[in-house]
Amino acid sequence: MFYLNCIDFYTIIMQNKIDTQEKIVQSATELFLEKGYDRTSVREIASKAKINVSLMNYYFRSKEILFETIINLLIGKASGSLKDVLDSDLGLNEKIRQYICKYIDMLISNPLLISFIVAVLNRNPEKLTRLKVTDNLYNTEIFTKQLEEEYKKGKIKKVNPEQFYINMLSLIAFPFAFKHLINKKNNFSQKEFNEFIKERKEMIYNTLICYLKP
Amino acid sequence: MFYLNCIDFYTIIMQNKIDTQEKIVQSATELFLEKGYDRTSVREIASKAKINVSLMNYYFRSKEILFETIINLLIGKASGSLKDVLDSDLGLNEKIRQYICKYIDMLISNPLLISFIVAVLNRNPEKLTRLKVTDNLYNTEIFTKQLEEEYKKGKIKKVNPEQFYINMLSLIAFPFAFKHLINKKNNFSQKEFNEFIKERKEMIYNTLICYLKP
DNA sequence: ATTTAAATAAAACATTTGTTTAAAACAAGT
DNA sequence: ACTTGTTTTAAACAAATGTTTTATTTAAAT
Repeated sequence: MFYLNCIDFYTIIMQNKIDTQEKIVQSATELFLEKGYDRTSVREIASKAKINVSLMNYYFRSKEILFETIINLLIGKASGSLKDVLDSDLGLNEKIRQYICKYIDMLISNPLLISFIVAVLNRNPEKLTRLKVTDNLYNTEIFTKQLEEEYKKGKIKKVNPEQFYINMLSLIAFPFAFKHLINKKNNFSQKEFNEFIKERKEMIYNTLICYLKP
Repeated sequence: MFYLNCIDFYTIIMQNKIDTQEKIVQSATELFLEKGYDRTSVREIASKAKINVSLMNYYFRSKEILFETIINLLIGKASGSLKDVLDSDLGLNEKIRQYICKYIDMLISNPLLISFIVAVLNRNPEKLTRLKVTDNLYNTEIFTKQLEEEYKKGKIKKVNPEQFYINMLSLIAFPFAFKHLINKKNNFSQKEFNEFIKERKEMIYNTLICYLKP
């Protein structure tokens, strides 16, 4: 097959353009997650992506902008479907169960994400708090209403919804931020850590539901 | 009073020597807590401490060593009395109550500590995990035994002590790592955040105790 | 085939970094 | 008064940083 039709040809060309840009994002994402913004140099990104240093400034205008792009991508990908669960019309118990399960599964797939977010949150709070995508990370409007209505129905104890949501988030997310310490102390391998985390799904659920009982 | 006796004189001299060293630690601690290791330059430390740049290398041999010194100091100060509570012979409920209370009070006094620890933990896990002082931060030997014995006595449900301790730690510490997001979302002032946190003392206690009930 | 615009590369730029060197200031002991 | 050792200062160093400039290659359009 020696002939390429127009579309294939265009695709190949575009492929290259997108490739470099994509490669930059890909490499930079890994490095930012692993080592953070400050310890990652643009030369390191370029080297990992096998491109010239100046291409980073050609596609993204600065390291800072590249970073912001990646923050958005990372949080967007991770948090979208979680928000959906939280805002769904599932019953309270089932919603909590699914939220915990999905959140933990996501964090097992992205074990560095929580520490990354905490780092960004401390380095430049505004950078994260002004993002629309951050809304997915912590917005309890609908969940709050649900908790209040369940209380009115006498199904659960009176509870501060904000506190309750933070409890849920804490129980889910914190172990990932403390991962190294947990692993060191218990001599966990990566695999064992994941097992430890999966064990938590039910425990967290029980802890939360038990507290809600009237 | 024009005369100073030997001891006073010696004190004054020493005071100066200690002062510079102390001033370096003091300034560096604040900066490391606020901005982290990488974004804090030795010139900034020197400028804040009002000393010459090279004095940092004179007293501590490198920025890295100064940093390790400060990590030790920070964690040591903060965690010692907490470990005492956890290892004391208080009854389970009272111990949990006091641990939560003391821990939260400490973190209110050191609101940047958790994020600092998480940052170090990700930057160089070994640096933290090899420190003796880290033991105070996460050692559950005695607490584990207590939980097991209470279970044998039929006082509490069967529970994985490691998981339970992590739950306690998560509920206490995580909100401090997410502080900026919590404040932004709820329009909290610094003061309101502290109120929010104090509210948690009882809630965390109830959450944990409720889960333990047989 | 020539022109035009986009993509890549190499080199240079100006700062900033942690650290070292060499000299000065200082206090104490002889 | 002189020497000794300690503390402080100023200057310099080499390496690394993010970014820009300039030149070259590449592909598409005329």
